[in-house]
Amino acid sequence: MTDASELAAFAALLADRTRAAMCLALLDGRAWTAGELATHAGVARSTATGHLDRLIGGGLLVEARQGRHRYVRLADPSVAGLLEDISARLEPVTPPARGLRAATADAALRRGRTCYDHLAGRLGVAVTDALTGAGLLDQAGGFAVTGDGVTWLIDRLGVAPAQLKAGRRPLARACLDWTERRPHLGGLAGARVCETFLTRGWVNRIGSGRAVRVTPSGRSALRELLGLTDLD
Amino acid sequence: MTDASELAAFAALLADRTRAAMCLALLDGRAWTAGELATHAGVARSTATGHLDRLIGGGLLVEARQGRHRYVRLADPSVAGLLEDISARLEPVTPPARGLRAATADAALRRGRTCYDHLAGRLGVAVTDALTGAGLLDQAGGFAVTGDGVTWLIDRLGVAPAQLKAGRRPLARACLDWTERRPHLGGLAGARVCETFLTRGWVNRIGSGRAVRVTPSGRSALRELLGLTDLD
DNA sequence: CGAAAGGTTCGGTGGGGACCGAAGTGTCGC
DNA sequence: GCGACACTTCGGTCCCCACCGAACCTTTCG
Repeated sequence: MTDASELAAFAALLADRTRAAMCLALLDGRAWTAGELATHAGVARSTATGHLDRLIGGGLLVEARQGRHRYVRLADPSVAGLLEDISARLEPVTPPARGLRAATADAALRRGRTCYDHLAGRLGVAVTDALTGAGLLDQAGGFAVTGDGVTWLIDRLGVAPAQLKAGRRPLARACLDWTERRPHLGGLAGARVCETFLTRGWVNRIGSGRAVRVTPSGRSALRELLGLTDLD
Repeated sequence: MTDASELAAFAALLADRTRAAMCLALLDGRAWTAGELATHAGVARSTATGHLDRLIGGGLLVEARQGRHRYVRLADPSVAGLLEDISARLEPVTPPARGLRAATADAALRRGRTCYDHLAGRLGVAVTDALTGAGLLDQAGGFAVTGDGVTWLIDRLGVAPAQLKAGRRPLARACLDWTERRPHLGGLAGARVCETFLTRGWVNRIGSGRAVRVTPSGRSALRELLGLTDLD
């Protein structure tokens, strides 16, 4: 039985503005250095050290030391899933009015981004809808990849069958999209799709953030594979 | 975009032993009075008042005042889902050695219990497996109720079709079982199944906790409906 | 080798919040 | 109407922890 102290201790990891900002930043699925996270969160490096110790001790993050750098990333996809689930609860109201710079950055993120290791934003939702429309994904009762969907992933997308072996992670998972307010495809299948799109150069990252952009070759590939035409 | 302060503020609601204990107690899906929760958590009533104010203000709980009582319960099923998701992360190791009393209480909980509003424990997992074996539930890629499953719920179990209209809540949802370490059926369908079992007297609650027991009539009903024989 | 850069350790400061008991408000039962 | 009861408000105490800067260690680069 879960005991209250454990739950409280776990929640306390996120119950601090600085640590929360770090975790949200790491939702991009990549490894950040301690210094980067300190700057991002707006605290001194010494402060960041302590926070990272706690987050790693609590099992939310893992670290990799390389030379004078300390790289940290989310411990595993389930952590990302949990953060997404919690964040999804927090977006009932839209925050208003910000500067132009924030607005354009937001526009790019709204158009397409990674959500930990899968696609999100209009792009992610569009792909999800196309998969559903083609009978490759079933949204009727929870998210599920259909038999045709598995075939499509292997034959058309070139995913190795071994890469679809679900361990603890579900093959398909509905991930509520912050900006679109509708679910997009997460889970193992979502990760494989995103990975394939990136390695084939169909989408690439804009700068160093989470935003992504569909390339010209991606545009034709998506049209051919999924009948997606009006991206943007 | 979720901002770090919001996430931290939300997490802070659970980042206290007393508030966490209250939320976990409320996972039984019923309404508790402020005094009961104070006793349960081991704090003064005045302290409990403050905590309940915060939890209600944060949207985790809702209250209903009746005369001199203040009843509170979880705000909605998604809160329960979130708590379950987080709790599931916290159970990697089994705590050892406790007294006999705790052990027997645990045994009852392991055998069968409610998990917010659906069935859990060996009973919950057994029902889930039986549904899957009968082709009523599809676990291949995420949880999904099959067409046959919907028919079964309506025709065999007598669930009103309107009761299966999914709003935001998914029809089927995999909920990781603490004791069995395997998923059982949650979501709307899980809730309807549990509700039906309780109202028909197929299972009833043991005392005032979350533990449930299969009745003799439930035993024959489950054998007939799902071919379940060895419950326990 | 020396300087620069990333990270850590350590002491000191300050604020938030968890707690209690006592007194106060509203409701129920006799 | 008078106690008993459930809950709330208030004042006061105390501890935890987030933060910083300065000194220090370690790696990298010229």
